[in-house]
Amino acid sequence: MLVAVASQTPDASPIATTRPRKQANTAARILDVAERLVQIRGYNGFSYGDVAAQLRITTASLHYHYPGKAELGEALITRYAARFADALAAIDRDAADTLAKLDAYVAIYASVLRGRRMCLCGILAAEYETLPTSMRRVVTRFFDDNTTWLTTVLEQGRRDGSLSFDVPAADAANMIVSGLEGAMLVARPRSDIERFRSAARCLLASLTR
Amino acid sequence: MLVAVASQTPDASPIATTRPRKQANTAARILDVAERLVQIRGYNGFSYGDVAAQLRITTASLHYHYPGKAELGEALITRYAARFADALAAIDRDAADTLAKLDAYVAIYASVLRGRRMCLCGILAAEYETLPTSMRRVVTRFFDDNTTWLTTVLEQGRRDGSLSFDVPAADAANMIVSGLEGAMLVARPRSDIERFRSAARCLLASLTR
DNA sequence: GTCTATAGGCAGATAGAC
DNA sequence: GTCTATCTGCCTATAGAC
Repeated sequence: MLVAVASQTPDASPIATTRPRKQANTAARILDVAERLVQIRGYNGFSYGDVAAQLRITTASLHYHYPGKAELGEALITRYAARFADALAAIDRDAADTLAKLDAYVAIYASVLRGRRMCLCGILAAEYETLPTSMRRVVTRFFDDNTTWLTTVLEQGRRDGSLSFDVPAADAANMIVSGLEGAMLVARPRSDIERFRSAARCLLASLTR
Repeated sequence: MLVAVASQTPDASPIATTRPRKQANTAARILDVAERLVQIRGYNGFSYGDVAAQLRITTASLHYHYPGKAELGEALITRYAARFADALAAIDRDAADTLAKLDAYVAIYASVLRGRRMCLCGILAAEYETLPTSMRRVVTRFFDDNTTWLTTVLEQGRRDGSLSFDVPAADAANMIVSGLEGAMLVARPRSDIERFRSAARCLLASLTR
């Protein structure tokens, strides 16, 4: 990793190389800070100034990397969705069976909530009417992708007998995604992770009757 | 009602009384407009200017009725919660049985969503970290009151045999409240009421196995 | 109760030097 | 890439006339 960083600036002056570079990719660090801010305060609740202050740079620098708040927001969701997709692929790869997959899926949400954050797309869904159109598309897409993945998992579970429910798998998947988002929404103001876990347990239990 | 309004201005000039008063209670009309704005755009997504423009008054007038945005927000939730409590009391009074109560409860959420609105406290929960402390208390209270009411309903249903579930009633109630809030959150960006209804059906079905 | 006028601050954004 | 400096606009809020 350090090698990769150094190779990005092969012609750096000796002086500059006496100490490690400030940080590799500023654009990525901006996303890190902004992502956290949005997940906690919402898109309308954070500013370029907030991000700049935490990174100890100016807002003008921010505009160099992301021309406007809309572009920053778009980059935020895109990266988040990609990471989420990676996590789902990892579950498909690693989980032993359907029930393990569902537990791992819930664990993703729980880990977000443990950081006192809301799901990025969940909080953006709440602010949907105020979002730039470029951001809207990616938000709805996120829920669709999640529902699609879950639908496949649920169908698999029903086939192999580990799950049992009498609605279309897509409907059950939609209930799970909605239910988990809502459980985060309600539990977070109280920082009550147990309340989230309890709701998640109930939701999954309704599939294993 | 008209009598009450007239009695508020007993010494009005004859001229002023030649035509009906513009509107009864400006304070209430402000809440009507602000409530809709918050439910659609969120607390950080609306301004005094928005409310004033819709009412064709100035922001200075707004400050006469509500000294600050925090006070306006507080009044908003308080009235909303009171109306919600009234609705629950009406259900207790009118619904024939437990299942009818649950259907009526879901119908409240559906009616909000039909107006392309989010639950007021749901959207405020998303923005929780940015809310004035005076507003925070009332938001969490709202979810507690709903869960408490639902817990009673569910216990009743289990006693009379119309419901069947094997977790504490309070846990099931929490799942229902969370699930409905989440279903609104996810369905609203798509204006997909059917998606909400589907999720609600699944949630209730898990109690009548 | 509603207005005009305005303060004071912070937002997102841009130009141009280094 | 990051800075200083600045613009423009909107925001919440207040003073004081009517």
